[in-house]
Amino acid sequence: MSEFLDGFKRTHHCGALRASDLGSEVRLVGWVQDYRNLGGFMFVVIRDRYGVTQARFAHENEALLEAANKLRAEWVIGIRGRVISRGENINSKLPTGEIEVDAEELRIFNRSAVPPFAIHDACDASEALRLKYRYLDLRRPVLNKNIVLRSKMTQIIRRVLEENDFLDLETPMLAKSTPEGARDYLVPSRVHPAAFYALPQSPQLFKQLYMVAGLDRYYQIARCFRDEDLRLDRQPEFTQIDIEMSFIEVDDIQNVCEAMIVSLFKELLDIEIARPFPRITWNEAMDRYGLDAPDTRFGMHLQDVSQILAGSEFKVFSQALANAGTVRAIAVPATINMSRKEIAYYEEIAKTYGAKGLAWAKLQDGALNGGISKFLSSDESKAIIEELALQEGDCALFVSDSVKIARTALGRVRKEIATRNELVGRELKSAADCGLVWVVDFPLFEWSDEDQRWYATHHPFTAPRAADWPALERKDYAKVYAQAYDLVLNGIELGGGSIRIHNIDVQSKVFEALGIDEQEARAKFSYLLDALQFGAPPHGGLAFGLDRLVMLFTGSESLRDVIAFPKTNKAADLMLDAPSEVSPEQLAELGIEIKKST
RNA sequence: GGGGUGGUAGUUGAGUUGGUUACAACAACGGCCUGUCACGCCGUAGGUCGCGGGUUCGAGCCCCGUCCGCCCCGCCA
Repeated sequence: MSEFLDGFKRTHHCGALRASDLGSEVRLVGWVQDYRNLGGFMFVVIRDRYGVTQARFAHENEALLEAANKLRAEWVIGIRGRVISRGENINSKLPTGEIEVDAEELRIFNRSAVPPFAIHDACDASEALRLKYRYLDLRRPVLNKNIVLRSKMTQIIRRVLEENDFLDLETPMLAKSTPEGARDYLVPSRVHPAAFYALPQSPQLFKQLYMVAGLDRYYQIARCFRDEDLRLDRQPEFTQIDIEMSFIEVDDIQNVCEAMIVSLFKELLDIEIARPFPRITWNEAMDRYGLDAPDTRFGMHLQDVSQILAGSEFKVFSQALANAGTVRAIAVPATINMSRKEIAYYEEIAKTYGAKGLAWAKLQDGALNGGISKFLSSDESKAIIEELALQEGDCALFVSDSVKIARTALGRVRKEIATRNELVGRELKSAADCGLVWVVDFPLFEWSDEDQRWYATHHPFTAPRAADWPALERKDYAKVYAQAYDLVLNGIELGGGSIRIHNIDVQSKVFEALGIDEQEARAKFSYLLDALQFGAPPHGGLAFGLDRLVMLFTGSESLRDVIAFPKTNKAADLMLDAPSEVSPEQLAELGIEIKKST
């Protein structure tokens, strides 16, 4: 029996057979998913990426039956046979459902060692083991489908962008380390013993240079690298859908992106999304949701009750207010379980994000009861009931702290209440499940107490709003807002972008705000500063996280489920055993010596 | 950098107060079974309890160190 294809070409995909194929002769190739000898018959389920089909080996052909008896999981086989229907006997959960092939010929293309774990969607093997044998894990239908959807997604993105005259342009992977932002992955080179390339954190500056080069309307599905700690939704190596356009304003970029996103929803999920997407300012998002990536699918908005509690005798409140802090509150409907145990759970969430506690009170028999109610005057209670529009049984939650902490902590609690009580889910089944919103008008700068300096909220090349130029001139940095925008889906940032600075004077002022002096600016960004002097057009763009988009579209819990070969928490590849040590010769060539750590 | 949690057969887990030969299910291997799809029945084989050290007459269990997986905070312009 040949182990090579030897003329045995498949005529059909597994799982693609239909009732209309009944009686016809077919050839299928695939992996043995399951096999069973029963009553003298051999039943073998064959799997490929389209689904599964069951092959039956009848006892009339003894040699064939004997060969089929020896088949084991994950062997690569081919079947020639006739399509018969035994629908009543085949598990309807399988995609192919009702079709069975009566085998007349069996080809074994390759045998398989006993797999280290059973390859099916209910597989309970540890992720570490599955990562080591990633190519087997990827055979599981669920992961296989994620990767297929990823491919379909990039196809649609390319099509929509090319229809809109965008050019697919590449940018270097061996680039230059940048001072701001994430830690860089550095790359040494034999030719430059004391110098390093950096892998790009994003193609940001290159795409701007394409604009200066007159190649307006750029896109790239670009790999990016950041040497920071990982999360469930963060990998050190990830993919951006990177877009840049010239002679446009914020609306133009949003329009293109909306068209792209609408196509993705329509073609991949059959969901009609209305345009334009809602807009919310950053200030409004922070005030109502506490987060710059708001989940707009449900209410429970944050409210500022500082005014009401300005004279409060409750020390926690009065102290926070005395220190330029605030008291923020949300009203949790009575339908949600807010037992003391539950409140304690949410308090832990609040504490995680820096709050000292989570105060509460419930409306019972028309008055605030329990929790901190005894510290409130009757006027204060009344005003809070009114302000939060509390209904009987509702629970008010309060965080008092600095504005930053109060908003974040309560915003996270709000989100957790919704998740925990299944007010919202992860699956995107209809337009109502898709809380899309543009967050606009970000502050251009953020003050860092720790470093006692301003940082760029997005990046140092983001343009301020024209109206805020005077504030930038007079160095009133807190008042400068950016022409920047993020697209958020269900509380997850899909991507963000901005109009860039195309004027060298504005760029200098921004560098000045960031404490980057002219010498440093020249050392780090001379090419950009040069380019800005040679007729840079007004331009701007945006970048989406492709991995996160696939994660949301497939309802995956982890970014690792939508990246074919992902890294672990420590940024290791368990399959490659990377990173790994290199030979002394390699190091010597690079002029690198490894310090033995103590 | 910090907090939490886990590592026992190929896999997933149990393992009491530190005490005889470390247990179960699934998988594997052999046999039986004429329609199964979580098939069923009988049998066989399978272990450096992550690694190193310590305490003890005796350690999977207690102590110290270390490596690795997972979740989170910081970090991620």
